[in-house]
Amino acid sequence: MVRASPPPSDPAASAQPAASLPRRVTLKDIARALKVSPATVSNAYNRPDQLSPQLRARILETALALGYSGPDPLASSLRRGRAGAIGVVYDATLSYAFADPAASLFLGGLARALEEQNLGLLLIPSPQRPSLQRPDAQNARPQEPSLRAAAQPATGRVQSASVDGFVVYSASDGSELLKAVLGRGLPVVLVDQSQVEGVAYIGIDDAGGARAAARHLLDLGHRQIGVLSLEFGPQGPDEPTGTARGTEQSRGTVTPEREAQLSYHTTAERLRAYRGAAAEAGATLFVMEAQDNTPQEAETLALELLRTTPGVTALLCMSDVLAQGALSAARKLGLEVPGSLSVVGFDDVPSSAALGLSSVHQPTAQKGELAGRALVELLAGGAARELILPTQLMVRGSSGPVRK
Amino acid sequence: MVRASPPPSDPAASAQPAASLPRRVTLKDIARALKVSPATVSNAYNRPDQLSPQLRARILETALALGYSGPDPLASSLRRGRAGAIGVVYDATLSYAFADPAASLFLGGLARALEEQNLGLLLIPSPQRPSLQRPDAQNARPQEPSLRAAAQPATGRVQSASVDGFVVYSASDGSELLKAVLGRGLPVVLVDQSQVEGVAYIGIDDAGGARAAARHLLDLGHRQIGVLSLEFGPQGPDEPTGTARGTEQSRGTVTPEREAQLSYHTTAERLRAYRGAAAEAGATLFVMEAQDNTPQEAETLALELLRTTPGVTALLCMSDVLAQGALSAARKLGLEVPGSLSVVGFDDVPSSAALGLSSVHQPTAQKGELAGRALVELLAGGAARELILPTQLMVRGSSGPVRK
DNA sequence: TTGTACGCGTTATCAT
DNA sequence: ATGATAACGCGTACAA
Repeated sequence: MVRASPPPSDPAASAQPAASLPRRVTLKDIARALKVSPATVSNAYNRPDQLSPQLRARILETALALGYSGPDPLASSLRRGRAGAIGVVYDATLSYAFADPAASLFLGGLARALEEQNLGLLLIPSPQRPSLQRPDAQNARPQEPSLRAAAQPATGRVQSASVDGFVVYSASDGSELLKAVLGRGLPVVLVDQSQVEGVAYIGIDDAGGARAAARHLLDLGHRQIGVLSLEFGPQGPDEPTGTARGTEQSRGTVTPEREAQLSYHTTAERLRAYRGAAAEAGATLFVMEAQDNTPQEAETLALELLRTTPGVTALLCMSDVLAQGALSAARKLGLEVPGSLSVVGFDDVPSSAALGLSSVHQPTAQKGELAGRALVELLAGGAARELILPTQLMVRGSSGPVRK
Repeated sequence: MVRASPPPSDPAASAQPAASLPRRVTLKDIARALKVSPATVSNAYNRPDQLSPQLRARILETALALGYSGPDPLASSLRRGRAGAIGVVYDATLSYAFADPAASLFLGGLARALEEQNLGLLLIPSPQRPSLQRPDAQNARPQEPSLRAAAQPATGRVQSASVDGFVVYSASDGSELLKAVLGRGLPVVLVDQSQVEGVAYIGIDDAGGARAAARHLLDLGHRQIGVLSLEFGPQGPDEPTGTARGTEQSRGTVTPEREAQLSYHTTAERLRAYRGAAAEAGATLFVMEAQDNTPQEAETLALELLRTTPGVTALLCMSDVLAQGALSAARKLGLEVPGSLSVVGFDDVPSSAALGLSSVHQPTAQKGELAGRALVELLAGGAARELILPTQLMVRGSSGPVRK
């Protein structure tokens, strides 16, 4: 039934016995059908001015008739040497990225910059991290990291992504994904993470923003402040974080061991700034690490913190998502905000204005747009630049003077 | 220090006059360098069991030395016949998609289903619609739609996307983009829009949800209800919506002409359900069309509606984003919610719970996940199915009995 | 307009 | 077992 080889192709006799196999129609097929050169058919699609309108019309017509929907993008990309898309890698699952409004906003800005250039955005799936299932003993088995890494799904998708460049968003220090990206040798823009020598970078003034947030609360008189922190480091199967996680007694409470693993640049910067400001004012910080950047997680942590440490009068949250969870916790406890509890977030996502949440604003969408532009420049042969965007504290109704 | 070009490596005669141009190293280069066949090098990457470990090690090693980062994804995809990614088209700009939490959630679910299969997600840029600039006379010039369409950037990206299938999300009826997608002849899953015969479909019970929302307000005694509607139809340059938009006197107010252009399935379904429920109860609806699904737009519309129609005691909003804008408007007017104004949204995005917004819940992320699975099934040769997911009214604090 | 070499690998099929 | 040969995937660009 399957006729793999091309038909004898005796043009005179029209040897095609029947519409044999459902092989995909290609450009050549329609060229053959019209007895023109493949080049002409190609031109019909890509350089209409290179052939007579009537020939072009005939070509398009028979293409339609034969069910040919234009040149294969893959083949075309291969020949042209450009994939027409850029890859985005995020050091967490994609589903996670989309759940975070700030990440979404960033992607939106990025998309805007790219759609101007008619570039597609290829989201590269990250390894699923088994964050929800607790790491049982099985995971402990060594995996000869050297060779396995080369063929691992984690980095594998990076290596097999048909893209012209990458944007890496908030990868942890020493991330395998990042290494894989750098290994591809394509233009790269790094965003919201540790810089790498010679690689384009877009970031924000994390320290400044965090300091402003902390000082704001300190100025209001708060001296016992809880911190709802973003993750310290990745928890993926590849990453050696097992131990600290195993020994934690109280969920979320930060042990020195855990703090030693601080490998997310953003988290580290903000935490350091919080600490610095608190130290200046002689205030005490109670740090809880949220395993996930979700309101649920934050609510749980806030409830626990407020239960175990009643002296806390304010919460510094490293994201608005966490802050929203903190607000929920306050409501559940019947704590007035800001009367009995002040809450300050970070990111200033759109819904925070409606919630009256005090927060550190960062130009999230613009950051994405700039990252896109930076990559486009790189693609055009431009030089790698680095850019730090400002942050700004937005004081709203969720923070007020300490009232004891 | 950096040796970009492969070393001369003249084994025999070395016809290469010099390390001429910084040509990319290819699989063949490293095959040549080791005097093995390209096939062997390929195997080193893809079928490690097909060659001796030591040979493989040597290959990987010299690959590293020559700066070869593995088989070109494009070439590999071409040969294998699968792109390893699926395309998502959304009938609005991508930046817009990301600004909508519901869309983001959907994409997140989709991404999850795809990352399980190690498929990438290629976001296809839509044409920028000049929504913000008002459509001036220039746009009126005819563009010989027939031929232009074939090469238009709008549909162009669809035709040139290297993907194995598509997910089309909320395209308007008669969307050019949708036609282009269908024209590709690849597996397609349609989501939240009008169905197409024989094409897989995932949707929600829009009518049921909208009806429940409307009845809820009606049961509470409201009889003059404002509706903050999503867009009726696309406003892109290609779409013939100019006239109605031109003649609108009062921003957002819906004219019969405009309503005749109702081409978004979701909007149409919800509106019809609102209308049906209102008619049953003898209530009056005041419909405003939001050009954009943003809180700002909604706030503006709500302010205007409440100003011009003081009898309105409740607002039915077709999205939570719009509802959040309505809440802002209420706050600005000093209207108590739900005392003086009830607000009900649609989607039940995560932040709505924190806001205490009554809303129609839909399993947004799950919808995305199911769409992904459906597409994966299609890719595997499965049959096209259709699926309608349920919605559920979540009554929270933003809706209450009418109080006059 | 057209011939045709080339882009870069992959996957049978063969040979040792 | 191991490795090589060669056809093939689908267009595109440049010379003719």
